[in-house]
Amino acid sequence: MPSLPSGFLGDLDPTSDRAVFRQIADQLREAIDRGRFKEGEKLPSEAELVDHYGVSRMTVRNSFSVLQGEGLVHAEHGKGVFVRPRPPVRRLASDRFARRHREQGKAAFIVEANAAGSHPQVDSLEVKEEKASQDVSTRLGSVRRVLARRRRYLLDGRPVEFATSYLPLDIARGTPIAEPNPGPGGIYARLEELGHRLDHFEEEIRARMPSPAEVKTLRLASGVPVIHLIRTAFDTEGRAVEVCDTVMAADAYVLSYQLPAT
Amino acid sequence: MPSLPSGFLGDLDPTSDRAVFRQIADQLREAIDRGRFKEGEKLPSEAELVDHYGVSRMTVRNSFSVLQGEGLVHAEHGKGVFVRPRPPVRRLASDRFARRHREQGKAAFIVEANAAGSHPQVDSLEVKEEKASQDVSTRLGSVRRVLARRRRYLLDGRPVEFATSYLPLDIARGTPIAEPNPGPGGIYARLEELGHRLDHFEEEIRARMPSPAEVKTLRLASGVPVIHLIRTAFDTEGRAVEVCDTVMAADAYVLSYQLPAT
DNA sequence: CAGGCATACTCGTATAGACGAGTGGGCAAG
DNA sequence: CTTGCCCACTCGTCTATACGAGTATGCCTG
Repeated sequence: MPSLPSGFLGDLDPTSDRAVFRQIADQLREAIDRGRFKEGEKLPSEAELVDHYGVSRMTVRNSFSVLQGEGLVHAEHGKGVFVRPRPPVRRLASDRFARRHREQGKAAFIVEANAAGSHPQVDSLEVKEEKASQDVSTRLGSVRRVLARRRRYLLDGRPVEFATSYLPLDIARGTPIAEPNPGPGGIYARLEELGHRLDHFEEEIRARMPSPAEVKTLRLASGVPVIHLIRTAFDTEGRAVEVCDTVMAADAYVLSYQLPAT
Repeated sequence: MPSLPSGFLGDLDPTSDRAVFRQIADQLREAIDRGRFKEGEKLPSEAELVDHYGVSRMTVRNSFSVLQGEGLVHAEHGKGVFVRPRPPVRRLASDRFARRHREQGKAAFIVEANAAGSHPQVDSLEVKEEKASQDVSTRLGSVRRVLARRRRYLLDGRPVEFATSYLPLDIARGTPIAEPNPGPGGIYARLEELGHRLDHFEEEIRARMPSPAEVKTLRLASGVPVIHLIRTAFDTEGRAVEVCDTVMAADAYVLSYQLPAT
C-alpha cells in the first residue's frame, strides 16, 4: 500500500460537530480547489484514505459521493476516483438563428462546431407524426397532431444535446420538412419557403437534474445537470409554427443572449 | 410497524444484473411518476422498505440517495422522506430591463414578484470597493478596482437568488450607486442619469451543481442545480459599465428570452 | 519475443449492527 | 386542563466485513 503524498490532506477534528465524511469531503474539495489535485488527476484511493484518516471504508465512500454530487469528481470502476475535467464548452449565441446563416445554407449546429474546431455529428434522427402533448399543443395553438423531428447532437463523439422539433401537420405534411434531411438551411429555411416568414423566437430555459433516460442518452456523469430549453418560432402573422424542445448537457454549454436596453 | 400500502411497489428481480438499490429506486421513481406518491407526500420509511424488500437498511438508503440526487425526493430528519414539491417558478422575461420599467422607478425584482403575487425581500446588502477578479476585469475592459454591490433576493421568505454587481470606480464612486439604496429605478436609472445611456445587455447562462457556500446561502435542497447568469451592460459608446453575477436556485426560475429572427 | 494468465489494486454492492439526534404523540403529574 | 417527560419512530452517521467485477501490470509459459 503506497502511502499518501504528505501534506495534501489534514487531520480530522473529533470535537467538531461536522460529520467525519463531510470533513473529509471538505479537505478533498479544498485540495482540488487549490489545484493540489489537477483536472483529470487521480485522487487517493479509498483504501489510502481509510488508512490516512483511520475511518471505515463506507465513510470514505460517503465523502466521495458528496463530491460526486457536486460534480467535482467521478469514479471509474477498477481505476480510481478522478477530478472531473471541465470540458470545453459550446457557446450558443443568440444570433444563431439569424437569417443570414440560413441563407448560407448551413445548419446552426454544424456552423458553430466548425468554428470551434470540433467534429459535429447528428444522430438517431426520427421523423414521425404523433399526438401533441398538452404542453406542445398549447404552445402551437391547440394543435392535435404534430410532426415530430427527433435528433441527437454529438461533438467529437460526445453526445451533448437531444432535441425534438414539433410542427403542425397542416404546415409540415408532405413537405421537405417531413423528410429526414430537410435540405440546406434546415427546417427554418423550408418554413420561409412555404410562406411562413419567421418573425421572432421565444426561448424558455430551465435547469434541473436529468432523468435516468437523459443520463443514458447524453452519457452524463453524476453531478451534471441538464439545461432544458423550449423554443417557439413565430411567423410574421403571429402564428407559432414550431416548438423545439432541447435537453443539453449543462457542462457542455454556455448560452449567450443579447438584450436591447430599449 | 405499519405495513406498506399494498400494490404500490413490486418485487425485486434477483436474476437481473441491475443492482438491488437501483431496482428499488426505479420502483419508487415510477410510483412517484405515476402519482401513487403525490407531491409533498411521505414515502415509506426506511424500516418499512427494509421489511418489504428483505434487504439491509444501507441498501434502502442507497436507493433514497439516488432519488435525492435526481432532485425527486428530500429527507427530513426525524420525519421521513418526502416527494419534493415542484415549487412555483419565477419567470425572468427578457424585457425585464426595459427602460419603461426603470422610468416607473421600480426595481425589476420587485415588479415581477408583485405581478406574481409574491412577497419579495432583499437581504444582506453589501456595498464596497474591492479588487476586480480576472474575469470581471476582462469583462469591464481592464479595470483594476471596482465597486461591488452584493445582495440576496427572497420570495415569500425563501432565498432564490444571490447577485453581485460590479461597476468601474470611475463611474460609481461618490454617486448614489455607491449608496446602499441607489434610489428609484435602481443603478441602471442612475447610470443613465450619469450620462451612460444604456444600449444593450449581454447575458451568459450556465447551469451547474452548487458549491457548499451556495447551498447554504440559497438553502438549496440536494439535487437542485443553480443557474449562473453573468450580465454585462453596455452604454451607447460601447463601454461595459456594469457586470452582474447572479446565482439562482434552478428550481425557482424559468428564464425567458425573445429573439428576433432577423 | 509474444501471448496469456495470475495477481494486486481499484471501485461496486450488500449485510448486520450500533449509537445519535430530531420529531411527535401519548401519558402522567401537577 | 396544561405542562412536561418518556417513548416510539424517523433519518444521520459510523464501523466491520464480505464478495464481485473492472483494470493494469508483470511474470511465466510456449
